[in-house]
This record gives sequence, C-alpha cells and structure tokens, in this order.
Amino acid sequence: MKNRVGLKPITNLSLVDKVEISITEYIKSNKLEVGDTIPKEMEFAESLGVSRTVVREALTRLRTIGIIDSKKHKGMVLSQPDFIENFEKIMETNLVGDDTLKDIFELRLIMEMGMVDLLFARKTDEDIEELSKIVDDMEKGKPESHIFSLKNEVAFHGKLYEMSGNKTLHRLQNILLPVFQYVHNHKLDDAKTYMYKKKFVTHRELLNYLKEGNKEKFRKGLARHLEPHFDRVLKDVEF
Amino acid sequence: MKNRVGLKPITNLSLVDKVEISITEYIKSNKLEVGDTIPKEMEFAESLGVSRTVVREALTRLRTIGIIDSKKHKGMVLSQPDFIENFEKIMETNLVGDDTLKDIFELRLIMEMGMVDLLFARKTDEDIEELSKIVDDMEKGKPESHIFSLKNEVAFHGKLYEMSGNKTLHRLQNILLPVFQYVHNHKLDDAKTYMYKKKFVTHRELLNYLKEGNKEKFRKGLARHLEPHFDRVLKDVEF
DNA sequence: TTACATGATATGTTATACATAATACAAACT
DNA sequence: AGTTTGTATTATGTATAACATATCATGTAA
Repeated sequence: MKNRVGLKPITNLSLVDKVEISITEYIKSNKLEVGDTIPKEMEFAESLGVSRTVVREALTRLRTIGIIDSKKHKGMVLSQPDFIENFEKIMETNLVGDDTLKDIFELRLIMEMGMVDLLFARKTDEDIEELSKIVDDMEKGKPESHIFSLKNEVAFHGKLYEMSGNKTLHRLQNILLPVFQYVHNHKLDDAKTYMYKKKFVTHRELLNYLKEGNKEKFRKGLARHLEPHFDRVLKDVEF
Repeated sequence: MKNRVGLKPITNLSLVDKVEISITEYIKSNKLEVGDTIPKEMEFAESLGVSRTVVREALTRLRTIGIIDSKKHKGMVLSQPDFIENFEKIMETNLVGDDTLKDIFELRLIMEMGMVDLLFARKTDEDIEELSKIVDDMEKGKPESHIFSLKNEVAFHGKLYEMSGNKTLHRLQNILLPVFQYVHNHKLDDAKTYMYKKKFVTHRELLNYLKEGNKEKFRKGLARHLEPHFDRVLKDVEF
C-alpha cells in the first residue's frame, strides 16, 4: 500500500474485533480477577448493540486463549489462562516453519544451560536419589547401544527440569522435547553418528558433578553433553 | 479423578470440540502446508453433518490460535501460527497467577544465563560496537542515580538477546520484560534498595568481558549482575 | 432431612436470511 | 491494445429467532 499525504488507511476492524476489544477492556478496567463472572452473552449484546452471534464469536476467541471459561447455567467466569495449552496445539499441527523450529531447538539448549543455577539451589537429596536410579536403569540397557534412546533422555533431562522447581519451565520443556526430537531426527540426518565422534560427557558424570555439588563442573559437563547439538545449530547448515 | 476398573470417564465433548478435532485431523492427515486452502464452511458443515454455526465456532478457535486465516471471498488458508501473539494477549489481561508470574520471572533469568554460549558464538564486531554505544549513553545519565532505569535495561539486555541470533527468544524476551518489571516493582518491594547492597557487576564490565571474548568471566559476571534477582526468587519469600 | 420433581436460566445448537468484501469477467472508455 | 469501471458471483460476516441441554434453586413428598 502506498502512502499518500492526507490518506490514512482506515482501520477496518470487524465487529467481532471491536467487541473482543470492548470485552477485554471491560475486564481490564474493572480490574476483574480470576473467578469473577462477566456479564452474560445477551447482556453484552444489548449493551454493545450487536447480535448475540458476534458476542459469542468474540467470547469464543477469549475462551480459546483461555482467559474465560463458560459453564452452562453459571455464565462466563474469568479463568487462569494457560498459554502452554495453545502452544501445544500449534505444535501438533506441524505448521511451524523451519526457522522457528530451529529457534525452538536452540531454546531447549538455552533453557537447559540456563537453569543450572536454580538446579543447584533447589536440588534435594531425594532428587539426587531419584536421578541415581534413573541413571542406573539407563546403564542396565545395552551398554554399547548407539541408539539414541528417547525414553532415557526424557527421564534424565525431565528430572533435571523438575528439580529446577519451575513448573512452567518443566511443562514448556515437555512440549519442546518432541520438537527437539523431530528436528534431531528429520532435519539433522547425520546427528546420530556425529554424536559419538567426540568424547562425550555421560549422564553418569553429570550425576556425579551434581552429587559433589560442583556447579561449575556440572555446567561445563552439560555444555559438553549438549555440544553435538550446539555444534549443529552453530554450523548454520541448511535447516 | 480416580481410576476405577471398568469406569472410563465419559468423554463429554461438545459438538464444536469434535468438529475442531475433525478439522485439525483433516489438516494433519492430508499433510497440508502453509498457504494451502481448506474447504469452505458449508462444505465442512455438510460433510460433518452439523450446522454452519458449529463449524464457524471451531474455525474461530483455529483462527484464534493462528493456524488459519480467512478472507472474504477466498476461503480459509492455512497460515504460519505465531504462538507468541496469544502469549502477548494473555499477559495483557493481568490474569496470570502469582505462581506462574514467579515462574516467568525466573524464566527470564534462565534464558539470559542460558544464551551465553550462543551469544559468544554469534556476536559480531558491529554488535559489540552498538552495545558500546548503549553503555556509553547509559553512563552519560546521572551516574549516582539509584533509579532502576527501565529504558537502559531494555536497551542493553535487549541487545544481548538480539545478538544471540534467536528471533523467537528475542520476541519472547520482549514480552517477558514487562512482566519482569512488574514483578520487580510490585511484588518485591525492597528490591530497589536490595539491589545495591552487594557489589554489583555493571553493564560496562559485562561489555568488557564480551570484548575480551572471555566467556567464563562473562558468565560469572552476568550471574553476579543478576544475583539480586536470583537471591529474591531463591529466598522463597511470599510472592 | 433426604430424595425427587419442576421450573427458570444461560449456554449450546440449528436454521434462515441478509450484508459485505473480494474476485472474475464483461462492458465502456482513452 | 490497454486501462478503468460496472456487475454478478461467491464465501465469509452479521442478525434473528427458535429450540436443546445442562445446571441451579426452589418446592414438595417420602
């Protein structure tokens, strides 16, 4: 669209758009909190001078992003929005572009490296014990197997996230992990063999650093553990 | 809900729920990609044996999470979903609970500590130069000011995120920062004074570590720089 | 008091009609 | 020819009315 003097593009919001804005403004300006009820569909329709259809569609949007919850008789209730839920849906559709996929792949590396401080601050003896069992189980499997075991990875790293004490982080990771696997398997063909070219820091070693309480060793070990992945994203290969 | 033998929880899905599932299944099983068109409302309605209204509501949901885009004459087109957009909307409503808020506060610390490796791998001389200018400008301000300057913080740390080369991370941070500020100002009352009790690593020092290319010094410096925040979340104070 | 019946209420669903915007194509003009 | 302008078509957007269904509150009988 060309810009000509004196001709501003008219904002072409649909009725539903306007109603959606009105309702969110209503929520914000009245400082409503989770659990509060908002007017019923017909009341909104009358107050705003639009049909119930339009109000319903606007409410559907708000319901979709999770900020309201509707019950048959009760009406609409403000609810605790859960941004991870939609994130999950989006991921399932396989519509996310490769560039974003790469970003997310990196995000996992970032989060895992970044949570080390919280991990050390919050780990308990019970956590360590549980993690020990996980590593024990891992080593009971075929010791020479070069097969990249998803289950073991999830168990070990998932536990780390749990130990960080940040539930949102943990849930985020649970969604990101499949993405991570997908990229690993489909986009980075030679990753499996590549993984074992270098000397690799094992889960056992990481566990030991954690036991010792040596944060810096753990951090460096984790970096080495993830190094194949880091190398891949940093090579800037076609993705 | 407890699990008892022979008693499966009855799936009480609404019609719209089912239709939504049908449509997403349709997209997935046909391996449709961004830009592909999907059947029109009436076609879905006829094929699924439901009213157009129900189809519309299901489509509204998909439109809301951003996986389809509808044009008046053209019909529905699959589009690149943008999960950050909804995240933004949710944050604006101020409905997120304190526990999640705290998680997000931590998430910022996690991401910033975790991106150091990518930062050092991808920083360019131009980046360093730009960052230098930012620090110069910061120091031109009142040098003794204890006022926590949002603008400066955004400029400096935002630049770091940009340098990491991960656009998704950068966008995420742009949304998280207000949250971070909000928590900092409203939930952690004594944070401002607390911030200066300890010896503090300045932006200038961080910049120098970055210039030297000393990753470990930078990492430790950044940890010190963020230490007041870390201390706060680790104290487990009432939030 | 408990259990059941009943009605009121608000969302869920259907059906129909019309409004609006985008497209394609024909008609008109230079 | 090539460009603009009108017009029919089409699919989404909006309005209205009616009925279905689940839930709550009240009242009534055991």
